[in-house]
Amino acid sequence: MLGQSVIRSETATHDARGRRPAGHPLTDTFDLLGAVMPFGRNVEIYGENEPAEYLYKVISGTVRTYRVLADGRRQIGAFYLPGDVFGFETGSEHAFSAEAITNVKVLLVKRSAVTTLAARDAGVGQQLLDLAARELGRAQNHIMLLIKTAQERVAGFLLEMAERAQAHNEVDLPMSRQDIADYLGLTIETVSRTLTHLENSAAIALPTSRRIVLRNRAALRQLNS
Amino acid sequence: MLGQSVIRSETATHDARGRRPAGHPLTDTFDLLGAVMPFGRNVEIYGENEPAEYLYKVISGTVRTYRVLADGRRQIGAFYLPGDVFGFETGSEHAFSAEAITNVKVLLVKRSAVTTLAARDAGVGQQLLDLAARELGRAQNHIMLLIKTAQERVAGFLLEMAERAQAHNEVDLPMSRQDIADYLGLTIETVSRTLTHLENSAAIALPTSRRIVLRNRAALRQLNS
DNA sequence: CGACCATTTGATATGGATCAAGCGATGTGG
DNA sequence: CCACATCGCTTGATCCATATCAAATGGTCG
Repeated sequence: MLGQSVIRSETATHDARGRRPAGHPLTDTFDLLGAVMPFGRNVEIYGENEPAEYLYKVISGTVRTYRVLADGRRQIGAFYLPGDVFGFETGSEHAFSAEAITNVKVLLVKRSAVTTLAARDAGVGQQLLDLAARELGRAQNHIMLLIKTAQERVAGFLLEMAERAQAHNEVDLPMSRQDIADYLGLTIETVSRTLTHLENSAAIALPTSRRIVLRNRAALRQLNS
Repeated sequence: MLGQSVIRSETATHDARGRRPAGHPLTDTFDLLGAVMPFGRNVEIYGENEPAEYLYKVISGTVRTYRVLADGRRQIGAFYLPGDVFGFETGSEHAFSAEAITNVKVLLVKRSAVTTLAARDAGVGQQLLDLAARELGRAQNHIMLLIKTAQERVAGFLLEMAERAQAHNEVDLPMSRQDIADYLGLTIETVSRTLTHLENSAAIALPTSRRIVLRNRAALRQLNS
């Protein structure tokens, strides 16, 4: 029994509208056949075991996917930032649940539409394959994170988030310490302590608890092993 | 610094021949355009960072894929049994190395041939996508394993292996305790102790160290959480 | 201002790592 | 065919990183 949080059941209903946003390389096809939908903070976008009817592309905000074990331990599978596509799952049902971390807008695309397109247009098939490959790479890196020490995990997480942010040296984390802990397979206490330790060793600065400045990338990368 | 083994460098060269074996659902297409090649025990099939030129299908024997961290910790990504396809990687280079655990025969298929085919035949594209999805699902389950306790990890591993064996209640493990440990993110000592503990609690029997009989699936499944 | 929630910090407990033998099976050379 | 070396596995003793339990602090919103 490790340090995952125990989940409070808290589902919410959806609510649709419309809007059109910016684009992202490989997945522009999707933009053509979807509708934008907003979700409020902590609202469920889809649940584990629900039929995987759509693919989702983040327009704004941040999404987390997660799985909950029988005893309530939660593992976050990934964080999705604007431009990222999520909801690509193994079978016909979602293996993970998805929730809005902040208020988000996501573009929904019917999976069946994409599949149909892919049967005709090999380019679309390639896009799907690229998406799958990207998810696989992500999961594999996640596995590598999970075998490391707490310091290495946190350092790795910070580097990953910084890489994905526009300002590569400063990150505004949209997620709570609990989310980070559940992503890294640690407790919030360990995450918190590790962050303060990194701050004390001048590897990072913490202007606020959610804002993190990378002061010494080399040190972090070394910790990352 | 957790319990992974430190890797001894030991590469070997290849060596080709030919043969045709049994089939496996979704990937029969591959059988048409490959050549069978044997690899001896502990021989490298490909290395991390090498160009991913082929897809591989196990004909006989067992293969492990793994990544080694800077300090030598090894993480095994997966075990591949007869019928399984491996070598599907994220980019153009292998993210993992692959080695024969036992003597193996693998069917090699040029990646470029498959890709070309996929561009014309959507069915092949679908097969590739299925393959990717299967790998992704595997990696996601692996992540879930890695956040559990030692008992849960070992129980989960045994159930997984039993599921893949023909006799679902008895497994003849082709891999060493070290391999299992590196797959589960534990030390050999912990794996060994956990197995003896499972034996003492009558969940399994260990006729020999490599042969495992599942005596109480329910107990194992419960441990698996 | 007060209540609530997220985060940090402190004290203690513990599961699994590490260090160290011992044991059994397998294979090799005499 | 046996003695010995080697290798893989198990078992024991101790240590340590991280979990757990508990409380204090700080920031946000009504």
